[in-house]
Amino acid sequence: MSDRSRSNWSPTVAEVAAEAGVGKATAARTLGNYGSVSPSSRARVLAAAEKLRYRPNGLARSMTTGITQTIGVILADISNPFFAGVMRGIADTCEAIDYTAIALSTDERLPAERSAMDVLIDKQVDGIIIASAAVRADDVSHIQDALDRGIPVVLLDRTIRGLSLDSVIIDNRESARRAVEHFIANGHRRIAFTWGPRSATRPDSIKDLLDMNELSLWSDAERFRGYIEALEQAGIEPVTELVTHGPRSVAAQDVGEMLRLVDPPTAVLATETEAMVGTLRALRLNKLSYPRDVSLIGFDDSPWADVMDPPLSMIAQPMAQLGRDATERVLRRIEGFAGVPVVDTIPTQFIERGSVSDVTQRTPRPR
Amino acid sequence: MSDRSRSNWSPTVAEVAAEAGVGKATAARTLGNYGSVSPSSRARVLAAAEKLRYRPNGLARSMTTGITQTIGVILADISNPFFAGVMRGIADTCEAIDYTAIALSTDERLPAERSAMDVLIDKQVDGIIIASAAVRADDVSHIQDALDRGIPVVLLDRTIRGLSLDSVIIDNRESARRAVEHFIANGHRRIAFTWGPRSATRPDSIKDLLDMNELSLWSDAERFRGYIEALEQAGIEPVTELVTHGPRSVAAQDVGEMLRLVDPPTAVLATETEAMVGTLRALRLNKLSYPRDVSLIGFDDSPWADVMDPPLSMIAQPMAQLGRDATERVLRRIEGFAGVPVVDTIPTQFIERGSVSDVTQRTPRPR
DNA sequence: CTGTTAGCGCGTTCAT
DNA sequence: ATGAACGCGCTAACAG
Repeated sequence: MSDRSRSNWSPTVAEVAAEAGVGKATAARTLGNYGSVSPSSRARVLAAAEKLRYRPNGLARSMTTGITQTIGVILADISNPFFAGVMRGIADTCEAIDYTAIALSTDERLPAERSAMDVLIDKQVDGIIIASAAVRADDVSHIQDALDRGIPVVLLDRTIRGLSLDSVIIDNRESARRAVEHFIANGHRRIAFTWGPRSATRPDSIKDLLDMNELSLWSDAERFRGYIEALEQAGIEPVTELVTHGPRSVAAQDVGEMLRLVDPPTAVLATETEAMVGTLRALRLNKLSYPRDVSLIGFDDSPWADVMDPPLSMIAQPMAQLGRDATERVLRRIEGFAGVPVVDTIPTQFIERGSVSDVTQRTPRPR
Repeated sequence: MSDRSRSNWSPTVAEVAAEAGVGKATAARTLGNYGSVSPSSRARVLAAAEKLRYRPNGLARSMTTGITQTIGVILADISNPFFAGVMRGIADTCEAIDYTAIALSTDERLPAERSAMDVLIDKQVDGIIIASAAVRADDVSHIQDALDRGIPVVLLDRTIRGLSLDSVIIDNRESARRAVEHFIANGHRRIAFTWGPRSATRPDSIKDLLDMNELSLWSDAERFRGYIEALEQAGIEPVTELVTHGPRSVAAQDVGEMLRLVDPPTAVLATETEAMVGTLRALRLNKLSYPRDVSLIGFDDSPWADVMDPPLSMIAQPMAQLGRDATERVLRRIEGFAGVPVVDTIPTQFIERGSVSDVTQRTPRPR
């Protein structure tokens, strides 16, 4: 009677109880490690469980407790080094307390984000961490949905205006500003920004770009603001020709165009790994080299940045820590913490290497 | 009666039924999209569900159906670009058929692998994809465990001797062999391998290394075999001094030592991104450059390999496809396919760029 | 300390 | 076509 027709089968508490010669509840108590049982029956249950290779059915347990020990994570792309790093931090923190994380990629598409949310709700996750592509308050009905069901949500890497939730983010604006200030301190005044806010047509003015910027992902928008602020503070007027506005797929070409300007940039701030790679490709295609012709700073440090020749100066984001902090925040909420939402801004680290040259007393490169 | 004390609450089928004025079963039928219901009641149920923002409880559903629509993935490290890429392929394939994937990292530690397996069993996943660190047949009791419970398992990136299961792997041996042959065709005979099999003490002979190699991860071991085979086929005797044997953390130093040998290598095959980065670092520290002093080929193409100066020749692994294939294999098993296990070997692509120089008519570099 | 009982939300008979 | 009743495996509440 202890095996069934199907080959896939696991013993249940009832069967362990029978094998041990005790009641179902006693077996459940020892197996679930709650209540109290006599040492003798406890031992017998354990032995029976061992013999039958008993494993609890998590679904059934969650069914009655209402707890799945699972948190859901919604992000743009798990294969992106940044999110992969964050995910590792989340998974490690979860594992330490017997939680599990489920990651879902959206490619920054709102509909995908919506259905990812549905999946997580259906799976009854205890909490959700989300790097949302939403920029406007009316894009967040799916987040509100989870909240309405009592599922805590924390925002990762990006905040959303008008949505007051725990958020764990990077100090994007300040990081970009510092990078630009570093360029300026080294005598640069023609400083390019990639990737800039996306605009279908060539923007007429910086104001146009600033308007477009309102529609960018929060993190991207902040970096652009930091760039503009640093420029203005130094009395340098931002110009549209030094900010890419095309889709990312052609951004490398956009950079190429800049490089062929009559008055080309002497420095480029790349806001992502891919932007940096694109910029390097543009340099190569135009037979230019760094930091001689153009100085470079990029976001997201990578192991290879240090072995480039010369090594790249980068803004390192503590990805794993971002994940850890977000997990701790959501866990606190799951435990019932009801304090006001806090925004956790994690500082980046500017790693100065060899991709910025001092042009204070150098003449512009001849054309 | 339709709300409870707790704020977290979702309506159930019963409540939707009540709201629609029909029986529980009728509501369940329309919501679950099975059986047959009259168009009129169907409409009313749908309206009620919409109004109440009904969402099915996946746990309860899985409880009765025995299907979770979830597959578990056990891998070394989700933040490793290779596994992150594979994971993306898995997640995408899953999403297309309304499945969800759960990824667990083990850092190649067998105990972590064991407990990851327990988590997946407890969560009642329908199938498991695993890149196991197991090398010996008695390390796989946890895999056997899942199998015994009727959960299909497919091996990813590595096969395990003595375990006959569907496997989706890369043609490691052939890939390494081709790289070495490429070096040889370009006149190289002093060809180094990193990372080689780990050995606590300096190995006395290639035979020692070959013995150690039996304890390496399957993928690593295969690459080493390919290296040895290519050498022997060309009549070049493999030597221990050109194979790293230390732990990965000091492998860059090991490469440095090689470079300072009286008769240093003129080429290096790096079996991982990290190995390539380590080798590049060693070159820099020894004031050497590629491909002038040393030629280079590495496993795992990355975007940055193409913007290095000169660009790196790499062996590209189709990571996403690896994930997709593995998912399809496990899905087939979940559906009940019971054919004999197949090993799916996916070819790599050798991308020739500029990191290998022709030394057929060149004298060795002076020291 | 222990056993019995009642749900959790859903899918599924079985009658009607 | 529809509703009532049962059970999945477990925890929780209740008696003893």
